[in-house]
Amino acid sequence: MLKLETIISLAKRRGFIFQSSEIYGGLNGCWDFGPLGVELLRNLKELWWKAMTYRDDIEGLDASILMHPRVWEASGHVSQFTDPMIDNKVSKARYRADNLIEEYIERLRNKKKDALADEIEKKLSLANSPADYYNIIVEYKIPDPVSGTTEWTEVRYFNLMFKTFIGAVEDASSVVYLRPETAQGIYVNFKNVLDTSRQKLPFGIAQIGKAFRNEINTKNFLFRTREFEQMEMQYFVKPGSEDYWFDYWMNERLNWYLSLGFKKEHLRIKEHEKLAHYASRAVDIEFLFPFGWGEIEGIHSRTDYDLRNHQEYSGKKLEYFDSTTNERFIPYVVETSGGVTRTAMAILCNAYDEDEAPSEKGTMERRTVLRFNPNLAPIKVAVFPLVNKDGMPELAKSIYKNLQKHFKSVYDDSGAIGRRYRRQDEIGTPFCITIDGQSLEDNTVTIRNRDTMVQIRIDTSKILDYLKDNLTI
RNA sequence: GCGGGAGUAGCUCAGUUGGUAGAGCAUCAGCCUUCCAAGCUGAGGGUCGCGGGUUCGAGUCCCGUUUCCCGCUCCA
Repeated sequence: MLKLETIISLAKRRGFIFQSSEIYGGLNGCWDFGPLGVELLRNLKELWWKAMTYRDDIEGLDASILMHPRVWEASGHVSQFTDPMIDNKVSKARYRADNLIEEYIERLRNKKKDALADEIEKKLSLANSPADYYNIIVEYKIPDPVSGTTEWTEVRYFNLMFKTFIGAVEDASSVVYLRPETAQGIYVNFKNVLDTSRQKLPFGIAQIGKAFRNEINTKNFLFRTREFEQMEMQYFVKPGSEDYWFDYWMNERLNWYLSLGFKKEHLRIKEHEKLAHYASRAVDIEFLFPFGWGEIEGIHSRTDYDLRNHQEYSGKKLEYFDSTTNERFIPYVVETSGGVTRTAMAILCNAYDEDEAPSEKGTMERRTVLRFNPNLAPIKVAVFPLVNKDGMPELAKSIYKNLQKHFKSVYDDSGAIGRRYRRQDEIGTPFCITIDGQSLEDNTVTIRNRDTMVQIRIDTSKILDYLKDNLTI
């Protein structure tokens, strides 16, 4: 069973991922991508960008991280992204106050005390301040499920949006938020893109960018972090066709992950039982991480919730006019929201493998290999002279220099040939080219396949074609 | 946020009743090497997570703090 620590250790050792501000002791839940990690990340984003925007019906966008504060009122983040938290003084357990009350209501119903349950439920529905929640908990002596006591702290609001200030004065009027999702940058630009792109419904807008959530707890390496990157596409459709497009994008996105080399048995679709305030249907594409199943992408049917709210809050019409039917309406949205950071981590877990390779003694030795899809691999090709003499390094270097113009390549002449293959296996380089004695005579080289360790011999003039046949980026 | 575990070289770890820090691998230089790591020689690299305290003296004992892992809780 693959351990997360194995991945973290390899990622550090080979320069994929470092802890943020490591020399200062690290910063909770923040990570940096090193030389190989950034290549992996860029490849992932490039493949997504091509899959999403190299088609007729999707346009790209890159919106700013800081947005008008009213955006987050319209989206519901100011009210909904705020959790009322309460601590029990005896058990030290922490709860969301509304969840605590809801659970209590449910227990009352199980005991057939429906009248009391209804009464509390009505008050809960009206609650919109920390004091409201606190008063309900005190008034009805709601106990801590753990300790059974009613020794509670006050209710405190915990907003998951990072706050900062625009300009020199740090007061309420200058507050702005770091965006907690990239989607709103697309919605507020819906009209701009529609007006300038000559698109007709259905069409989508795709964006890759950072988002920030001030999570109470970070955990599981890159899985739950406060700063993360999303790759999102909002697909605008005619109301009534959202179910069709939901299924279409769910299949499309699942197949994309399969095309990246994700094992079928490590992916699943998980239907949401509890829907968010904006959604009429939602599924997660989940990956089986070492710590269990976790979401790497969400497909959400968001109705016209966002555009309608932005239209109301901004006072600007965000309707679409269908000239074939002369109808005017606010489009519905089907969203595909993928986590770049999480998927990068899933790719590392999915690619990690240990198998056996023959040693020069003829025995089988264990090897560590990252079986990346070649397009995702940070380094595409490594070039080695079999030995450092007889003109092999010169020929190898000239081949390497030429390949470097087209693909991320490395040159390595240090140590035995087997050791050099293993170095590349461990970082997932799909192809290794070796220049040997025969190369000097007939201008051929061997190309070794990372997964099978099988070599083929081809003419030096065919190397680039071979690589281009096996790589799309 | 709660509970448990851990933090010593880039990685994996050792370090005795408290006495000025080690190994293997990795890295670098050189040698050897004609296809799958763990051959040879040499070198660099650690204020032992950080901050206090006890002590003549702390990697080791005490307190605080931080980071990571595991389990809960949480995850509009």
